[in-house]
Amino acid sequence: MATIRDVAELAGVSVATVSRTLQQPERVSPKTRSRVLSAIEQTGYQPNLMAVKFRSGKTHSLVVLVPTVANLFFARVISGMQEAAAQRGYTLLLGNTLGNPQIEADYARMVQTAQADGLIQLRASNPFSPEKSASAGLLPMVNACEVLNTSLCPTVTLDNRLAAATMTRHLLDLGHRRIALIKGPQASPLTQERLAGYQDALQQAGIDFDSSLLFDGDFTLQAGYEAARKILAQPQPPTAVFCENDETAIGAMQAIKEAGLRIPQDMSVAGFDDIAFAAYSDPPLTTIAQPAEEFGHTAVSLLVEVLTGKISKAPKVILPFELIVRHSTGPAPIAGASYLTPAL
Amino acid sequence: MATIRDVAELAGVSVATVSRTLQQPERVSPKTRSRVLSAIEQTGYQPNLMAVKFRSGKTHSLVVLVPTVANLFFARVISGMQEAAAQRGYTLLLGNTLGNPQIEADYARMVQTAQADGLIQLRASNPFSPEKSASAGLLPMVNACEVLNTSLCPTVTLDNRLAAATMTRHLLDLGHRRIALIKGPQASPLTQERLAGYQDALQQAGIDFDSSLLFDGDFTLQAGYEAARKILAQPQPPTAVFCENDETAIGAMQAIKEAGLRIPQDMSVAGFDDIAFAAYSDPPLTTIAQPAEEFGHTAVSLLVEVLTGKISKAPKVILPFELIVRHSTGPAPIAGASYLTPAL
DNA sequence: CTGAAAGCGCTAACAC
DNA sequence: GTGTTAGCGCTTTCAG
Repeated sequence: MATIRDVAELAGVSVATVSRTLQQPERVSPKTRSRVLSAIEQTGYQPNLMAVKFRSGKTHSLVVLVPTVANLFFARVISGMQEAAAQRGYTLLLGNTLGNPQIEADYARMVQTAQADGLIQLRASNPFSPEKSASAGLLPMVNACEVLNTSLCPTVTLDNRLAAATMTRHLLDLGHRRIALIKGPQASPLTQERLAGYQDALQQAGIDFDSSLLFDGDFTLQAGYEAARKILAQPQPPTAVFCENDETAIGAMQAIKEAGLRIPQDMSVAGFDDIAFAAYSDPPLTTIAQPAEEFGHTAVSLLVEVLTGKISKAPKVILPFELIVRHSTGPAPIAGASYLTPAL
Repeated sequence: MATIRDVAELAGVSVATVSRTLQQPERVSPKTRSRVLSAIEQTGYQPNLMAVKFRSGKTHSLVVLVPTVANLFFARVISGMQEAAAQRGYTLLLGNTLGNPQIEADYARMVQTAQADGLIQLRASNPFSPEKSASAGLLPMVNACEVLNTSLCPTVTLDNRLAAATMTRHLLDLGHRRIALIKGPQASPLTQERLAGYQDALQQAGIDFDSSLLFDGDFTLQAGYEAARKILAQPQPPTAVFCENDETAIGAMQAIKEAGLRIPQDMSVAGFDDIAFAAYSDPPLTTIAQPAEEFGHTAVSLLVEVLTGKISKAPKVILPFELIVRHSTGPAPIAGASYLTPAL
């Protein structure tokens, strides 16, 4: 492997000139520049980036803490990040953390051990040690999607509470009065915010909140399926189910259809996220669309600004959402009508 | 940030001893060792891993070239890799290449610029330059899932041809005689191998291959949907559709149901991969299960063996598959029976 | 078992 | 515009 010294010798210049030709070409005369360039060509020189990073103290790498890559919403967010990072000359290091604080802390250490310049956290949790967090100024981090209420770093999120209220109102407008909610993981702020939005809409419509209509989930297909079975086993089942994400909704739909109920005639189902499968479920799912790629873009762009010292306050960016009405939600069945009314 | 020198001073030893305490503790007396350890504790010393990697020439990083992270099958493969890599002390750098050879080459350069020790390619393409590939010995790479027929590096795959033949035979056994095939991307060997398996089974059953039953796709939901619409518009539609992946199948099912056909009574549909959604489609999808996480494990483990010089020949590992029969496939409708036969 | 010393390949003052 | 030089923080001989 050729080093910078080989190039310098071949070109008959100093190593500094070679370095400059690569880093700040304008500070080298065109003549020497071309001589150096051709020497690089001839030797097949590739700078040892580990040395560059070590010496310059800049890795141009960002670590991304994602609870699980096997989630279509996160996959879209990551695609957005990769695009934005590549544009700015940064490389992404993906950490599949399973939401485990220990694993997160390990990855956060990469920032402190000079393996990465900064970090993007997709979960509401600060992976840095208390000491590090106590240090002055912004943390080299951006918190996106599921955010912490902190001034330690910029955040990118959407108004989950308002979005959930919007969906709940959509259901209320359709005449539903008993609306079940299948929640996400207990510990997630997303779960709580969406629950709050659901309650907001209920309250505004003058409907008493009934906690027996709340069901636990964890954002997986299976959890949706199981929760829906519990819902159907209720003495007085609701006429609509709002699921805190699309996977849950698709799982729930399967249980509902297995029970012989029609969607939306007998039971409306709504999701959240608008993953690709939402448009291809049967029936296509009414959901809340999130600008996933935009989350990624914004997070990377904010992080780079923090790292380059362009911002010193922690902005809180709120991205827009959109209610997507497809065919899984419809008017509430007439009270007292049997679930077994024939389709035609 | 404390350096190794700070620790050495505080502990009253040389930097070499500190380094040894960390790298080969057994070569340091228990007394000094504990003194060094407590000095590390006190100073909050974290080795600068960039320096370590630079100096040692080993990055303990592996780059993974994945056509798209927004694919559930790849997501599972990556999870498996991450697990195996973490176990061996390696970090994964994910490259979303969109199947673009230019982007792949850029990532491959990371290996040559000492940013990563090796590379895992999930697409049948050699991202290294011809010169690099021509160098003696194995390339620091493993090719998994969609593989190249090469002796330049180990490969991990499954017998796609046999798997496709198995699925086709399943359909033939159900009495289907006209079976459409919705293919993957034209350029992918996977597409060709699965097509070959389909043809094998047909031939073995003594059925003439009919190229008008072949439809183009690209492994997406939408492509499946569109191909299915074309299939239904045929003068004499088939009674079964074999899709080269599950997304395609789920997209196709939507088009088929929209057209008023019942699955599987009027039309059987089969997929490939067994993604999580396959069990939650309506009806649940018959498919070929691949051991996705196992692909990841095996790829990492082989790559580490190559990097550590444990192997010098390129093994070709073939992982097993399994036919999962759910409810999207059933007996072929009686010839001549109308598609519009009522369900009951 | 421990210390001294020589770099790894590169960047960045600082001179000229 | 270019060269000289001093390290970045660490590992690793080589002595002792």
